[in-house]
Amino acid sequence: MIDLKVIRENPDAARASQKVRGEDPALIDQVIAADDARRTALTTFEALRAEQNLLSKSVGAAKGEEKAPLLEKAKALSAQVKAAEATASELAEKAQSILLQIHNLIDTDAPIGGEEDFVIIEHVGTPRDFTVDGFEPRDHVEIGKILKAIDTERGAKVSGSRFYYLTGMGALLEFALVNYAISSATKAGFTPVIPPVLVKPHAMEGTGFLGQAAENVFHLEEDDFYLVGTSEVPLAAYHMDEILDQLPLRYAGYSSCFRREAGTYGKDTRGIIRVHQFDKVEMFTFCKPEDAKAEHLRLLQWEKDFMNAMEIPYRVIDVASGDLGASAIRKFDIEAWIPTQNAYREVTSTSNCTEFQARRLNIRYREESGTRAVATLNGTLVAIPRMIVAILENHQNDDGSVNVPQALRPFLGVDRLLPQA
RNA sequence: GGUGGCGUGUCUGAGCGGCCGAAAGAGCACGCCUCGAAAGCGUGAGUGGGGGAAACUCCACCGUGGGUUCAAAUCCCACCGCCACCGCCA
Repeated sequence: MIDLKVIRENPDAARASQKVRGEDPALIDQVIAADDARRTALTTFEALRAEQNLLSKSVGAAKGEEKAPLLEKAKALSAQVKAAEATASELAEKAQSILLQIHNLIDTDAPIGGEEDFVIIEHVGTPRDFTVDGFEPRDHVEIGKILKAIDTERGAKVSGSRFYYLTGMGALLEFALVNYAISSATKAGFTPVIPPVLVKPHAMEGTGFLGQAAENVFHLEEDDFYLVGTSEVPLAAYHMDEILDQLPLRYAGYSSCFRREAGTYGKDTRGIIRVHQFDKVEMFTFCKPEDAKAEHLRLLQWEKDFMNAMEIPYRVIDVASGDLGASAIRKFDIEAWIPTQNAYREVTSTSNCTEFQARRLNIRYREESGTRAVATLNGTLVAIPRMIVAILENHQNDDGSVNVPQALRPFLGVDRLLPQA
């Protein structure tokens, strides 16, 4: 959630931010009005409570026949206090619920517009020209079959559409990618983490995933657990209700991720680009708000380093305002070149959430003036299926074999993935 | 899943229904002492919120949420978590 003070001080900016996100700017005025009402009610209640406290003390001190009339008064007051308290907390809840609907204040540097209005920051590498190589590239599903690395048919048989098995070299490829990612993250100073993937509602809410993104999370009704769509959730909630005294803190979480992919019927139905379950190594930073911008660029750089190591052509885009998550003020995506789609497709994403998540999760640090909410940022180091797609398609040979990127060889133990009989 | 015990401030740990935002130790910060340090002595530190230009003042917070009461850390209920033992189990 954003700071009400910020809204009160600069309602115009808040309204403008809502507008470019495609969200309702009227919420700003509603929350200000609700907060005014809340304050008035709170003042009334607190005055009554102060009076009650005094009276109550005098009851305790009174003796004999002095007591009865005082008790009488106190009883009457008690009812009033209760009513005032109920009103105050009702209004506080109302203001809070509006506040929770308001998205983070967008970075004024972010491009304005919808999904199509991103700005390309740079291209790295050149898409391979298969006409020069003299063969038609196969898509990852075919290569996956040839290598006996990906089995989408049995995935569908057992679990339904958008499920798959990684087998043989496919499975080993995941381990190699994860090991490479974790070891480079560790070298960069990240603490590796394997978090829980079932979380309670509060953790989900705190990270901002139960609002607009709610339709995309799996929920276990009976136990009221949510399956996380990214380890960002348990990593952010890791320090919930804590005051941190050492910043920045950087974590690299490795976990399975679960996504309902509601509303994507017919989109990416082939292969493993869009699936319900996959594994991912995610970077997560807690830092001071004033360092967030620089940290965001650092996360992007680590993502680029990884892509470079995989020797895959890609471009970096600055995602437009209307396409940002509720928590993010700015987001950079890396899109890898996918030859058979003749297109760049998203493989990583890094968001600057400033204090938005930390305020909900109550994560602070100490300053001379008191405590302050920290900033949180996240970035994908590697999302396994999409990285596998990119590797298989970009590094394939005419015979169906696939060259393994140099950086991965020590982790995989082979230079080339060979067709399996 | 069953039984028993426990959840208090940075930590340990007291706490009779009103005098408890909370004893006492440790730790922390500052000062004195010292050539410096330790010890010793003194002083000061919780979090969130309302009002106020400010000094300041008021409210809330003793796992969480309800309840009883004029008044709850203290009584009652539910939930959550931790510990121990038993059962089951990868």
